[in-house]
Amino acid sequence: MAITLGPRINHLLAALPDAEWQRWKPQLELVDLPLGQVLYESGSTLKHVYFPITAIVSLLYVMENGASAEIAVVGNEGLVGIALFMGGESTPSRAVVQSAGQGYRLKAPAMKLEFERAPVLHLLLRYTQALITQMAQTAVCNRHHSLDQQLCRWLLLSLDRLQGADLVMTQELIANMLGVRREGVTEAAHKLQALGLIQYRRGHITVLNRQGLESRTCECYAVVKKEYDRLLPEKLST
Amino acid sequence: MAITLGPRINHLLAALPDAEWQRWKPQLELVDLPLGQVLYESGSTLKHVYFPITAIVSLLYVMENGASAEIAVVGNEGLVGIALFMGGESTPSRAVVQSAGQGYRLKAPAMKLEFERAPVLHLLLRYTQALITQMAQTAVCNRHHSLDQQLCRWLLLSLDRLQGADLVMTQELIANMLGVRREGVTEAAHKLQALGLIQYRRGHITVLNRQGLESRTCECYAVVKKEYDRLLPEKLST
DNA sequence: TACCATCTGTACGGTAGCTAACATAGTGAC
DNA sequence: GTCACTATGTTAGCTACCGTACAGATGGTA
Repeated sequence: MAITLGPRINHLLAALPDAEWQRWKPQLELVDLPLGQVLYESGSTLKHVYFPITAIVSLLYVMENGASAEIAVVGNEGLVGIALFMGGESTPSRAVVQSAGQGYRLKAPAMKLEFERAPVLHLLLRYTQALITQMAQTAVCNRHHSLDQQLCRWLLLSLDRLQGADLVMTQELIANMLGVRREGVTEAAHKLQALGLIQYRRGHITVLNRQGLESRTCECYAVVKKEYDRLLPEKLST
Repeated sequence: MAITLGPRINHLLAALPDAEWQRWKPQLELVDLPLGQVLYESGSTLKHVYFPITAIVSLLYVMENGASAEIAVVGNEGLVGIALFMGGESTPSRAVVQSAGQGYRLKAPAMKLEFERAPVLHLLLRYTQALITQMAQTAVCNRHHSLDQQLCRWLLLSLDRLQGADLVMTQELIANMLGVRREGVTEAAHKLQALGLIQYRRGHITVLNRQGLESRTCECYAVVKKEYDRLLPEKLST
């Protein structure tokens, strides 16, 4: 019951009723998730579900020509691999570790079995709905908002899934996530730094003024955040 | 068992095991869905789930400034109102009838009850996964593809959910869905007409050459279509 | 049959982000 | 300390789409 990994335990796991948790515990494997690791590939059958603890994982679509776009981001509030219990076994997207850390994983058959047993079910579906909101909002944001705004949104989403205010992240990688040119990110980041909202150096970004980012981003960030809070409140009842 | 509405019955309903169908039947209400009708509003608690038969429904996000963007489109292959069984009760998006027609609807409490009883569950979740794919691909498409390509994709998605090749649809409405200016749609449609792929007149669009549209659109259309076919094949086993 | 609301066509300047090409500056390995 | 590599900075021209404004066409209704 007492989880020996500090405060950053995965929220979904933390919300399991005690009986469930006891059953899951021996099946959960704690793994390191280094930057860039691919947890599943587009179209491949999922072998595990991942419950990030300190890691952040991006769901990414990679186009035929190699260009990419992030569809959603998952931290310790969620899980990677909904296709396993949604029934599809695979998705046309890829899951990549965006920020190194640790996570638990559970083998696919075990996950399916647990899902059949039901009590967890509602929680997982509510999480899935939150994830859907994030995807929908990504679509809207891609259509209507400026790179500046999107960078703020992206930083805030990442920040929410980290302990500190320091991201280990190159501008090139951010560009891949946002689906824009690296130069565009350089320029946008430059502006934010000039405003004193962030500070960066080769491969690191530190958020200095969270409020500032929030006031500079589009409504999309708040919509998603609010929906996560609504669907997955701190006090979770399964 | 024999459904008295021609061949365009809703696929999800059609896939119900006979026992389920017998139980659902008396609770299903056949309703007309006129163009522009709002099935649910952003944030409002859903009163019904809709199973389109001949109608097409768009899931739309409307921004604070009134601009909008379509997130996904639902025809007789699916259902409107997944939030009901996903557990959220509402979503930050709006559902609007994009093409008039008919559909069945089921009261929210009845839907929830049926979902609890389980056998249908897997089918609905698989459908939800297909819908998720559509949303994700919309995000990608909004980022990377030209208005021309997106118009082709949109026409094809609509065509797949209609019996004929004739859409009753103004360019203004299409612009709202795609989240672009009406003038942009005029121009793109003009090009397609010049190429002999479509023909339009005030409020109507007829697709003349489906193949042509397919070869002109981006990969997004095929990705979504393939995923729907994979997750919800004609021969459905619940 | 004439009218008027609505839908479609066109044009023009503005701009965000793209392609492409190259310069500079950290950083780790040797 | 040097080198090679990777990350960031900067520039210039280009294009798709936007904002705005208005003209012409269509079709339902009176």
